[in-house]
Amino acid sequence: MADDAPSFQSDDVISGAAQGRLKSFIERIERLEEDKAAVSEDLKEVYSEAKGEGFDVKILRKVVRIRKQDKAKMSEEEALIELYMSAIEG
Amino acid sequence: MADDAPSFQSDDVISGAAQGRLKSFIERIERLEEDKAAVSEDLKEVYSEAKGEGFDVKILRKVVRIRKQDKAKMSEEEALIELYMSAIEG
Amino acid sequence: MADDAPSFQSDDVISGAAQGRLKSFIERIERLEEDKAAVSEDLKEVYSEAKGEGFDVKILRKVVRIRKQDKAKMSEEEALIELYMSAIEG
Amino acid sequence: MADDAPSFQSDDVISGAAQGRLKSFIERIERLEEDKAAVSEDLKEVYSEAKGEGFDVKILRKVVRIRKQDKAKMSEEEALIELYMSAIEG
DNA sequence: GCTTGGGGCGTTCGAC
DNA sequence: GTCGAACGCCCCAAGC
Repeated sequence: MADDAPSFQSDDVISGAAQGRLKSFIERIERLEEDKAAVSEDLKEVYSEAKGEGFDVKILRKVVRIRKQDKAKMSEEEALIELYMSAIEG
Repeated sequence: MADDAPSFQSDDVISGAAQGRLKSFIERIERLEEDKAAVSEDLKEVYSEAKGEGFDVKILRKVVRIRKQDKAKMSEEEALIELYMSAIEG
Repeated sequence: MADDAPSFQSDDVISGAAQGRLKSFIERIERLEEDKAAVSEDLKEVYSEAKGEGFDVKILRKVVRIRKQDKAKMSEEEALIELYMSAIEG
Repeated sequence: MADDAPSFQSDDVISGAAQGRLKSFIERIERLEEDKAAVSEDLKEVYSEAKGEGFDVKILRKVVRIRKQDKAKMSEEEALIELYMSAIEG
């Protein structure tokens, strides 16, 4: 392990500097989790709004899911082509 | 698959306006899901960076989780206090 | 909870009858896990054999995965149609 | 390179024969994966049935896992005994 | 050893 | 409100 990456994984006293970095990491993580929760909340609202306009949420979800699968499949196919290419070049 | 909404096979034809709203909903949902995925990605990066500085990711996650529980608990308690206060004042 | 489904989830003494059923469940599970392990072993052998004939295992796996995605997507689409149908009928 | 292990990793077209073998491999793999999925499904059913009779699934899994470890350990010990035996007899 | 895939677990969402 | 099912998250193990 690099000198600037000491292990704090067990039986260590954490230095003041490490403490500061730890605090910073925790804050960044908690901020991001808040963001994520906010986005999830927005999603729920959109579904709710759609429902309020008469759309079937279940169907909506499935449509989104299928479109997601489409994209995933396309990505996989592109990755496969990449594999083929690299296999040929190798 | 065609971009437009699938046609229903009975006399329930979706109006052009409804079609537009549907499309809008789908787009908003997909945009939000992308956001969510991006945030998740950022989270992974932060954990990865922390790991690179020697912090134990598993422990880090536990700490975040515990702090979250603490906050939830405090909110509950504050709500309860509010309730008592209002009961007294009322 | 139903009378014929008592909870053995904590601080209970297990009756002789329950003991017998438990033993039976464990045996069935272990038998199935053996089967599963055997199938996994067969799979490994097939991949190994394919590799021995010059095929790229990584590509093979990806092809299988993509075909699986195809099927899953088709199933989803069929399910979506079902949903549409039921929505119309409702 | 040996005739029975041609490389498909560079600039060749896959022969009809190779194509046939490839198809065969894919089919065997997919058949085995179906088997595996079926067994997994059976396992789920058994756990579900056990749950219906009041057993705790999580604990059940742990028990199975521990027994598996025990058996592995016994096999190790038996192998060690075999080794000692052969050493003595040799 | 590092990363990628599989399995288990908890949570969340929809159905009844 | 309870139930089961689906989803994402996390851990572990195997492969490169």
